[in-house]
Amino acid sequence: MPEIVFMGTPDFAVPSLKALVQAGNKISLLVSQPDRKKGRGHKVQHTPTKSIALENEIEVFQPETIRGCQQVDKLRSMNADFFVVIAYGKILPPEILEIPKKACINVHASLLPRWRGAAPIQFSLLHGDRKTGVATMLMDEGMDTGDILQVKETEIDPGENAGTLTDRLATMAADLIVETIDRFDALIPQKQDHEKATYTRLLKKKDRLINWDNEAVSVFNQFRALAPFPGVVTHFRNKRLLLKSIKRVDKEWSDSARPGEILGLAPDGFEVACASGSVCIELCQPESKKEMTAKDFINGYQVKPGELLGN
RNA sequence: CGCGGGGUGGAGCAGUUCGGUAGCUCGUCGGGCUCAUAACCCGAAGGUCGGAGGUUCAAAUCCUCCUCCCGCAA
Repeated sequence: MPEIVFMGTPDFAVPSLKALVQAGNKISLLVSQPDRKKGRGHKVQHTPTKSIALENEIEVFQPETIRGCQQVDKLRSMNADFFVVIAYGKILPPEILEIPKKACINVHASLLPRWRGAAPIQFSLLHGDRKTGVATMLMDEGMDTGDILQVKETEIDPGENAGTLTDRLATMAADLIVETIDRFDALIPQKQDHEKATYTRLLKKKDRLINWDNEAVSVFNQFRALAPFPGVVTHFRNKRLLLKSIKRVDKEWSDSARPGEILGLAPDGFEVACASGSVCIELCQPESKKEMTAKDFINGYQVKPGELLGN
């Protein structure tokens, strides 16, 4: 059985780590980002992959930086056949890519060369893609530019959000990486069409803020791309309002409405005007409060049609 | 010891600055009206104001401590 060094940090990497263990591969080392202070009160939490490694008695390595003589020596000393990299969170320098005896394999959650970079799942939803997938590739020095080993496609459901899609792709990734390792010697790497490449960027805080001047479909896609975490946000009466569930509305609204204006109450929520079309807010969460239904929000805050969301 | 905001009938909120009869929009129950409605009208039940102390003639409100919840930041 091949010996593998697994490099990955968040939940997305967990199914793959588990699957490789279950398939009988020897994971000789887990490399993940260091544990960080998280959440209210700043408690230190294990990274998701670290927890799995501890359960399986796999050695864990969490250097602040991967670039350093000690780190490289450590990785070299493992004498591994493969490095498997899934959402590790750091760029690997060439001297590390050369270490494994067979290959350095990366798993990426998009149909390359589309959506190279850090947030492929979010960007595919943000742009309303109908299909996506996972790919395994040989790593080179570029960002997700390596030769493709295997690809698995899937349709994106119109109502699907980042949470459900991430879970689904993480499971697909797990199946794929096991297969890629298993059949590695028979696989023929395919070059990517670099002309067709598109790139993602890291999402920033302001990407959570809804711009009601966008079209309804854009607002909806933004919601899908950021749900359930970190979620989209707007403002109501100068206070933060998280929007936890948004539905598309096909109906046209009167042309006198301004973007962000609350148009009226539907049986299951309240409609908000966008640049064109509108969306229906079903669940929201005002500052300091728990998530609530549109009905409770309207009743409690005495919301009247004509009020504006946003600043 | 990261920063901040909340806990008020079954739900969601106001009232707290400046102590003095428990309020609003709903829901529930009963009655009425309508071809009909998230419709409308009339009536009713339901709260030791998160907990414990303290100040006061009097505390949801002011002062301590405790507890549960939420957002931000990382």
